[in-house]
Amino acid sequence: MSAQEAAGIREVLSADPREVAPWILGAVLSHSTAAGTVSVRLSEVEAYLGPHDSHQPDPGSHTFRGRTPRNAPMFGPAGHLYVYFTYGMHYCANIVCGPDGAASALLLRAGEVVEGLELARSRRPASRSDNDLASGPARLATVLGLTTADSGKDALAAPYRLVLPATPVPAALIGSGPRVGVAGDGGSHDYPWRFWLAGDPTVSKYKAAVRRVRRTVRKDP
DNA sequence: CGGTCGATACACT
DNA sequence: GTGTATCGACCGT
Repeated sequence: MSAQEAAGIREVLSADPREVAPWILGAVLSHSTAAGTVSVRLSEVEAYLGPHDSHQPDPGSHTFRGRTPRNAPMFGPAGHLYVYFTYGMHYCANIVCGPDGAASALLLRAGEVVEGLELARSRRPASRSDNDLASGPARLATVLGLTTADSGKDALAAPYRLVLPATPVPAALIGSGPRVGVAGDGGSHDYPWRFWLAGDPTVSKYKAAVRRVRRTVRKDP
């Protein structure tokens, strides 16, 4: 895309993530590697707000307690990637939103693979169907080949590409509800900041956050 | 299709 | 030390 097009997209992304959502749903994110290109049409996202938002504090956000080396990309300009590693084995990708320094973002939760289907399948051999290839944040990151090595990179420049829909998705076609996997207040109905394309078969199945009972970890000699 | 449960390594306190 | 913005294997319906 041209520098002018990128500037226009970045302008759209530089708003509150809850306002950006209708533009990101239906958008296509691509990542090219030596193995090829995979593109995903985004069908589900979650908004996470920065620590200085005056509207409502967001204890569910990685930036709630301020800047750390890991979340530093979220404090940067809109349109960049924030990718983190979790549960000891999974990556999840965000698109940074808001003005520079706002530290808000949209977690990319699900989408439809629209390019590079074979490569996507090879990256997720466990997938039961093509609709499941990117039906979940870690699944989506996996099919796109995104890891923490991509965190902080500009999604509007090669080897990435982000194409927004010509017009925002009408509100009537967008579902919303509590965020998935967020424990405590951040997962409550006071934070209905998960957005999806109504009726889209690639949207992940909702699972409420569960408090996990820690099993005693010990190594017997 | 849906519920249960364990895996796994890192960030942050 | 503690908790995690999750997934898939397994098994039952």
